[in-house]
Amino acid sequence: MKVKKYDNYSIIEDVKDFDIGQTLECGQCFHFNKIDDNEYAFVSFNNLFAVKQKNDEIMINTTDDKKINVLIDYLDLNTNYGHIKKELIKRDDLLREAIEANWGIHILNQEFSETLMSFIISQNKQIQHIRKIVKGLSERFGEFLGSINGVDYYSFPDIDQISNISVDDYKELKTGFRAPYLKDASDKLVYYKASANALSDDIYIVDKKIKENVFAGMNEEMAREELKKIKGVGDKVANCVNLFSLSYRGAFPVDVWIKRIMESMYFKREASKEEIEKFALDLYGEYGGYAQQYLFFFGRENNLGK
DNA sequence: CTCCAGGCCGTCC
DNA sequence: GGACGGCATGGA
Repeated sequence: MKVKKYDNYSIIEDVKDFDIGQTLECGQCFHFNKIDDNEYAFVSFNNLFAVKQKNDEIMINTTDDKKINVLIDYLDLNTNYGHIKKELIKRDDLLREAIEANWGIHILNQEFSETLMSFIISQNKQIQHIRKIVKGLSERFGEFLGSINGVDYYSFPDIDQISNISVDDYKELKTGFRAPYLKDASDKLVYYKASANALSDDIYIVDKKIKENVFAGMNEEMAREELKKIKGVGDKVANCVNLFSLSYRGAFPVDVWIKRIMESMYFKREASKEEIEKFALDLYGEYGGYAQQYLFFFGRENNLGK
């Protein structure tokens, strides 16, 4: 991987096993818009990115090293997915089809507070509606970042902004019964930020500090249990935060889709959530999160088990 | 109209 | 500990 800078854009070259469309559309994040084939606008850590991919080249709308590094981290471009895919197929050849269909998925390294709030919102909701609510939350409480093709983009609110959001505000954003859950998560975020001693104005640095100073001392299970103290966070949401934000790539979130997919591919019968979690841990081990995402997107696109 | 959505909580046994 | 109804809102 190599970065070349031009007047007002840069190109990341030699990108392997990555597809921007598959990565953004596979259901792990909610804050993006498709502009054209292989071309997306999205918000990440207070940055508005426009990204266009052509084969193994990614063109981006900045020459700022800091932003480029945020993007490389966010898109997980330094991880060798060729190795991961080979390892998964070695463990289970049944995954081959799902992996080959979505060969370019990367697991994003998302901001902690956005991941937590987004997946609390996600319960009992369709992805399109989750995206609408995240957009509304950002427009109302985030910060204007710019516009692309006439569409305005706002940052996901930072923790200081989140601390000012009331239960009624959340209800106005059509979050329904999740409103008090989001309020509880807001309070916890303020607490995490304070205990991480994260004083910076830079949302990327604050996020890193929370991950390092609050969660890095925990293992995966401890982090999950800590997250489950938040109202509205159960195993599934906690696993999503672990996988998509806290770098626990072994986390295997079991939702209605994964349940259906695993039952149809492996069990050939109904199976409990716990049974599926144990099965996935035994089979995929520390690669569970990757397997989950290949399966999730593949299953959804092909309406597996429905 | 009914059914379901990247679930979880409170309550019951 | 496991089972079950309820839950706001919107889309199919």
